[in-house]
Amino acid sequence: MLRIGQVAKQGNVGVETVRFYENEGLIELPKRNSSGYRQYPESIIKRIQFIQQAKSLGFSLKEVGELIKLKKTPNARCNEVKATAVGKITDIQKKIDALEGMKEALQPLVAKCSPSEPISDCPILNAIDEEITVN
Amino acid sequence: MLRIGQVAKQGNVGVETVRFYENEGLIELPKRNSSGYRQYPESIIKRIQFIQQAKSLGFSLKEVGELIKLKKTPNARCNEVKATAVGKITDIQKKIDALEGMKEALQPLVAKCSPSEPISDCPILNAIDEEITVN
DNA sequence: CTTGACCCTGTAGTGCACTATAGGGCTTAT
DNA sequence: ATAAGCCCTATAGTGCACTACAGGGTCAAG
Repeated sequence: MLRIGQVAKQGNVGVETVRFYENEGLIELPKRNSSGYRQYPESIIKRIQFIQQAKSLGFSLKEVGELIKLKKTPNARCNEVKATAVGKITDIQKKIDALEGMKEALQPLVAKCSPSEPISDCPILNAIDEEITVN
Repeated sequence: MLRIGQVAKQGNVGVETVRFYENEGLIELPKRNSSGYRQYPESIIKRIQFIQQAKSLGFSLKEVGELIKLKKTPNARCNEVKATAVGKITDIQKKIDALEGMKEALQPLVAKCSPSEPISDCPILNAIDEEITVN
């Protein structure tokens, strides 16, 4: 049995985060010892890692919760998880496209900057806005 | 002279947002009429658009504030703006790389899902975590 | 037997960029 | 003159994922 500090260390999160996940329903209520300390089975580490992993794949904690719920539904079908994942991929692609657009807007501007051009001729500021009078 | 409602409409933001930007120092304190209403010059629209544009390029409001401050510094050099923009491009690239990583991790998993596989065999959940016992 | 490291609860604060609400005043048309 | 639709201030709430704090209890080592 692990105490919360060990869980936190092994899961690479803070103790507060473990309690936070408990509050959010992402981990089961642990047993308590006689003095009220949380007592975790080894498997909690895997759960923490599951959460971190899913987060790193772009799932929000809310979505992680839904994934866990699906996992616990005996007659749930793989398709439901797939739908969530496909939606995620679409979201991710949208974000990538938006960021690519930003990058492509900024890059030519940076290329045009000469070393010590006065701010009034800065191609970046001029491109963002041609008309604001410096006031 | 424009009232805040017109500014909001023309700038495609809410009135609250305009007041919020004022509080944050992103727009100058406007004149007031006899009854205390804000009175904006036409140029405020450009400023609002500047903020939205910079935001869409991935700048935070804090950074937008710095850009505006630079614009107002007569002997500022283009290089300072360039440094900010170059840093932004780096940030954007990092985000793109992270998202590409997520996408590439999810795509093969989705491809492996068969239509009505039971949840216990779901390749997505299995890949995220091989060992959590459904409890 | 006391020090320090750990644990507990409950609540509040963080940062971002708003958004909403309460409780009031102004303006314009009918 | 009254109702709709605008405006004002100040404060609080939103969502996300924590993080910190106050005020206490527990436990092992020296």
